[in-house]
Amino acid sequence: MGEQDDRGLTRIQRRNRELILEGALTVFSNSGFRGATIDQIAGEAGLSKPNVLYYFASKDEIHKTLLTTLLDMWLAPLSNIDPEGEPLQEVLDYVAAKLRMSRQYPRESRLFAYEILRGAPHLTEILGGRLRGTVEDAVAILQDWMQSGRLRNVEPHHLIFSIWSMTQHYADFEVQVRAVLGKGHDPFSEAQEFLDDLYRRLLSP
Amino acid sequence: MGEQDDRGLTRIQRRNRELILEGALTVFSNSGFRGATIDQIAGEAGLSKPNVLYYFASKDEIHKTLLTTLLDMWLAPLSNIDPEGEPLQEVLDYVAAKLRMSRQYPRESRLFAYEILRGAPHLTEILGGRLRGTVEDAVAILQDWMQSGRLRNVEPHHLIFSIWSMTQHYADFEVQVRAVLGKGHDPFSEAQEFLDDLYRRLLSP
DNA sequence: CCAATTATTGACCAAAGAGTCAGGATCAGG
DNA sequence: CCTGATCCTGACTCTTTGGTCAATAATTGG
Repeated sequence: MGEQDDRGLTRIQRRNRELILEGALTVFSNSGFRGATIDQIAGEAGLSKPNVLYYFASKDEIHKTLLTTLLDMWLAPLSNIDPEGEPLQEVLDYVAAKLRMSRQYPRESRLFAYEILRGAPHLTEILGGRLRGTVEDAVAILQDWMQSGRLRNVEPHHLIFSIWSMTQHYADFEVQVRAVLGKGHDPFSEAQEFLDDLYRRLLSP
Repeated sequence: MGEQDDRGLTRIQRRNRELILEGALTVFSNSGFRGATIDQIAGEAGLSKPNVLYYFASKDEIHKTLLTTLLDMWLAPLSNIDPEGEPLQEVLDYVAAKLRMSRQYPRESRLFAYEILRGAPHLTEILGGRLRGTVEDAVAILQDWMQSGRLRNVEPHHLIFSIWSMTQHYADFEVQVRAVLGKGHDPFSEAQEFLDDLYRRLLSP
């Protein structure tokens, strides 16, 4: 996980804050904010409850720290779309990157899913601010590609929503996906194939 | 909402159970199971907490009743796919129906989203049972259409997942969608257009 | 090796929240 | 208008849980 403002933190502080955030990610992503208890987080981190509260003032602060710390990493792929790249391939790469993240970081996906479901009390400024900005940048690139006829014309915001929803679906609703598919399936690699085909069809000019 | 086993219930019982379930739907869909309190539900229903517990033995029972009561309604559109219909149109109708439900019943959508995120403790049997069965029926129809060349060949399970995820996204993550789009948008009608185009492209033989 | 700082914890506290219950209010049928 | 059944609630209990704190243990730098 990506803490880097180690300014003035002791070795122990760095290690324990990391342990706590790591444990909290597991607990919050399983139970949501209200469902999680500091005791569970402490247990997951291998620390005592008062010790957890020695490093973070409150449950809320742990949660907020997690969200803001992870948001950059979560949004990174969207900023990686290269305006100079081959349009279709850039989009397909983005889709693949998002799907890989759902497979590799399902806890992060669920953490954000819970938060947004709740109405995103800890993210409201960010949603209308940084997130929106990042999306607009990507939208501008997409629009440019579409206007120059190198990508088929579709509404770019909803294109992005579709990518988010379909890729994250495999992390957030994994229980359902697996239950419906039954055994002997690899949801993620099947999804990769499906999505590649889908966006190729949708976006080929 | 759809309670129908009114057998032997007095008028008052019917009315109050309905009030409670209605209030509980609002509260659970906003806060999730753990975040919801019986007091909030009582408040929403205009009843006292003990009175709520006079009609339902526990918070858990309210929740379980809600889920099982609403599941049928939620799944209905999938069973409405007509094997005799025009394949592409049938799928497009299903997509439209699901999107309409997201717009009209966002609370239901979020209720299920929360439950599945949690790992679906109240739905496990159903997921692998009734839901899976319903999906398999639809899959069979789709496969038939695809084999006879009336619909383009894609993996039908993932086709269904894609419909679920994209349509429910607009209900479950509405905060995010609105924040990203900004004012002056009608997410749902834009989505309708986008999805119609998408599935037409994907599935036209 | 010795302070001073940092880290840790057992034992608390207070609030919230699920669920109970005895008794009072209301209502429906006669 | 009476009575038994249904309905409702104030006041309660018990558990969980977020958070505090004083005392103890480790660590670190001089």
